[in-house]
Amino acid sequence: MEPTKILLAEDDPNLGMLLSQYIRAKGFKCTLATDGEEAYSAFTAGSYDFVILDVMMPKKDGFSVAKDIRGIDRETPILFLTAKSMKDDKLKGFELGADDYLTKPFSMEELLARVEAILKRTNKKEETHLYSINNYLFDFNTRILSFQGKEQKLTTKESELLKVLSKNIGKEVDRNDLLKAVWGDDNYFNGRSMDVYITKLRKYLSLDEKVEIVNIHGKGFKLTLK
Amino acid sequence: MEPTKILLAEDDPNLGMLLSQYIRAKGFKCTLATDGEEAYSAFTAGSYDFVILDVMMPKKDGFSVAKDIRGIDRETPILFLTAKSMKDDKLKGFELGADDYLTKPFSMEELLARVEAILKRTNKKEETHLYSINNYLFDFNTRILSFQGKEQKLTTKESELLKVLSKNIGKEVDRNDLLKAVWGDDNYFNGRSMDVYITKLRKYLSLDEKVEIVNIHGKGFKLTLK
DNA sequence: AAAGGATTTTAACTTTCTTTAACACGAGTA
DNA sequence: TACTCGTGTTAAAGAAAGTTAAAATCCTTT
Repeated sequence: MEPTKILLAEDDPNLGMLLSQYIRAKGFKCTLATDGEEAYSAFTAGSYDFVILDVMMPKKDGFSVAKDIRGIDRETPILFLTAKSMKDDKLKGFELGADDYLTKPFSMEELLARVEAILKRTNKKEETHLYSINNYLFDFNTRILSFQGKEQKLTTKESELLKVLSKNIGKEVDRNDLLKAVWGDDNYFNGRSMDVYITKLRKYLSLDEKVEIVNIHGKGFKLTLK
Repeated sequence: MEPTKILLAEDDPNLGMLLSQYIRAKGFKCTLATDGEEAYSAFTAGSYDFVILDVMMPKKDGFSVAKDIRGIDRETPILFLTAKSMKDDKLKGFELGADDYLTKPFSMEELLARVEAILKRTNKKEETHLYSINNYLFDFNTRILSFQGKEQKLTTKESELLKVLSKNIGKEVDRNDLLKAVWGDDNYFNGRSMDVYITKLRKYLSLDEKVEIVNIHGKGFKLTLK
């Protein structure tokens, strides 16, 4: 996969160089524009995956650059760099489709964290990761399944399987769909492996009488509440 | 439909204003509270569809606000905003009925995506598949047929067949329709298989004198109450 | 690179569910 | 009446899923 291309518009030459080099050091391609007009023409000329705009820039401020970019592109994520002094009324500018903002001063790691968070989210939409299964609570992030204070740490496969089932409480999940979602392949042997995991999940979920994984013979499984 | 009302509690004025305006820009109504006490009184005063709580707030932290809210309302979704430094053990606080949490820093888009995912998930409640057949009660979800406390667990085919018949109590169900509904195909062999299941269902339903599956020769079956 | 532990897969055996087969019977029809 | 067809019933065969333990793989640490 080719590297993500980032367009950075920042008029302060010191900060601009510093940030662009840092971004490059982290494995992205980065183009630096030093004013708003330059930023917009760079955007139209090349194809970028991400845009970082300083709000206050000569010739064309960050908001109007964003507005123009949104005129031709509704997708590419835009992140604003704002001064702390910014007034509320200016914040309304975000309504034109910004994805995030960062208040100066900020650390470079912080900037990168935001960029990566947004990229991650826009590439594949992030899902909620907390599932309530009657009296159980399942946190997909920490992979902890808890019931009245008792915690059970799940393995990767266990939690991926439980996630898909939890998303479909009361609804049948096709056996092959389940296999493709968790194993990526619905062959016979993965199926047997899944059956082993179903047994394990049932054991974990046995503390709550009302929670049950039922099998639909020849079809799939269903997580259901009495 | 009127817009979803969101209560946002965030003590950082910059972030608070920004988020609330972003939320409004996305078509929600949003009230901003700047500390925990204000958040709780706002919640009791108005009727909100969603609550977003910063965990660390002056006067009353997010957890205790959530606890108090849950004291009077078990339904309304709650989402926590947590600091990155927060340890897993602190996450235990979530068992008091949070629907999700988001770790700072996050993008605004991410916040919105979570809110929408939770709303989608909580709005559709599991439909009950409960059928009453005179003194029998049949739960299609759990596949349990009960009669005066006695429970009989049904198999997939048994329960699918009984479901169709239960939906049509007193009405004749055409043999071929029944086959297509349960087996997907009304060939001769499936028909014989169905006859075997009819026998089984009759056995299960024999505890109640008034319940009967009658055959209409050459046509189909009918579940009737005497 | 090897050890040790955790995780996942494979394997073997068991149980449950579904279909098939065989035979019985009674309703509708020639 | 007798004959056929549709259904009733039971048992056995076959297929899917449940369970447990061992083997293989993957990860982390040294």
